[in-house]
Amino acid sequence: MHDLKSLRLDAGPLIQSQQRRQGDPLAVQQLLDLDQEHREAQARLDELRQERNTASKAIGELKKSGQDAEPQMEAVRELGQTLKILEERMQSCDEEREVLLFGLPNILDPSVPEGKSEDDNLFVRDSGPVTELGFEAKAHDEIGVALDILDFERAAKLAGARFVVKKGWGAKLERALASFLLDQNSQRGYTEISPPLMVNRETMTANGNLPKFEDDLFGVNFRDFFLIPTAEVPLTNLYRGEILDAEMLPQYLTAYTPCFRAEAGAAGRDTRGIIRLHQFSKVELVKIVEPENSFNELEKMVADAEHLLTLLELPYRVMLLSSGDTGFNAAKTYDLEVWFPSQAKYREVSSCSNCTDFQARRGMMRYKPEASGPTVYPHTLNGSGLPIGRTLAAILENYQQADGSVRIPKVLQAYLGGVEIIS
RNA sequence: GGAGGGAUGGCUGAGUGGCUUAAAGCACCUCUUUGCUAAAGAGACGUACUGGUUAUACUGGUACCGAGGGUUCGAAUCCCUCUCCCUCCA
Repeated sequence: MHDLKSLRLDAGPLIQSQQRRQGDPLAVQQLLDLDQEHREAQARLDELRQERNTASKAIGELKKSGQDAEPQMEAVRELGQTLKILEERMQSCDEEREVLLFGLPNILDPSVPEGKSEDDNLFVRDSGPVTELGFEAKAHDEIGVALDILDFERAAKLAGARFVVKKGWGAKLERALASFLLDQNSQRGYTEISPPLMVNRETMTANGNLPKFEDDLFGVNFRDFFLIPTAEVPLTNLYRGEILDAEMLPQYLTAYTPCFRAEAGAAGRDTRGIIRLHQFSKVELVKIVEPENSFNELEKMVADAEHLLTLLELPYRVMLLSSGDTGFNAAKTYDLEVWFPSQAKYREVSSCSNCTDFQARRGMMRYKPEASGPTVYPHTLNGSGLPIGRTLAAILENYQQADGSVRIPKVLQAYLGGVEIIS
């Protein structure tokens, strides 16, 4: 969310950012117009309320001295009617403004490269040469089915398309990966959190998923709950509505959770395998930091995620997302992409984003840099560290052998009772 | 499943229709005084929006006492619905 006060003063940065994102540049002007209207209505409303308050006080005085106040009361009664109408109009104006305001994406950082899509993302660095198998690479789902560790047909029976059953070593690998990733993240200073997997509307709104992206979420009929699409949601909301002491920053948080995504706009994409499912597990990284450190913290978060891929010995590259490909909440995003031999391409495994004060403002999360000073919005960052499903797929593909068996990355062997190969 | 109690500022907690943005205490901040790991005294001290001025300071106004509605000239206070917490019973 944006600060309306500074927007009024200078909407330039947001308008430019909107253009760079290929977004609707008119929305900003619409918002400003509506805000103007809103403020004028608010001023009128405040005036009338003041009138009512003073009149009511006077009535109280009259009554205390035992005088008749009926004429005055009648007048205020009428005022009340006018107020009611005005209040209703205010409310709809308010709602309209909120929808616009909450629907505008974050302002891009100047360092974000110009571009329309992912094709314009900027190469930053890679881990070196990609895997040379020496035989024709099989796709991860083919390997998984052959080893009887992935079962798509029975998953379809249980739930439908875009689900998977993991079995035997497949299930164990998932558990091993989760433990490994959490242990590593803990060592690098992140506090492990096990949050609710369902959250309410306020939480989803503060995070940025609502009101704009409701179609991407799974709702829960029982109440106005939503299944989390990522642990980023509960983690960035942990301190929502609070004013934190400066000593509480920075917060480094990590959580292992299932994630649920409707994938509404992804029809036909990645229909095979476990790259894009309605349900997948992920270990997430979230940071809540002081504003002046946030871009430096982003670089450190990328390094934390890279460290995991390095330990797993998976070839990867780091890309800086272009303006057109940077997500709604983010001011700047790095993608980590892992090599998939069967596709002969790098595929995204981790998006590390600096969301600046965008989410903190939506959730009214603040802190006091100095005990007697003003309150300030901290910056939030998030990144995967790492997604279990895609990492598992990458392991199957990069560690596959000609005979169909799959070697286990060294760092995971201890988590799997010392097993080195599954066949 | 049944019965009851509760939700107030950073924290504890008073407040059943106007004198309440809200007592008191603690914490934090400033100042004063004495000074050995600190004590005493004084003062200031909520958030958001908005006007006086572009910003800070100051100051006017409005809203906010779990959330949303209602009653009333006037609501933290009365009524209704919901959420959450606690106690007891099953």
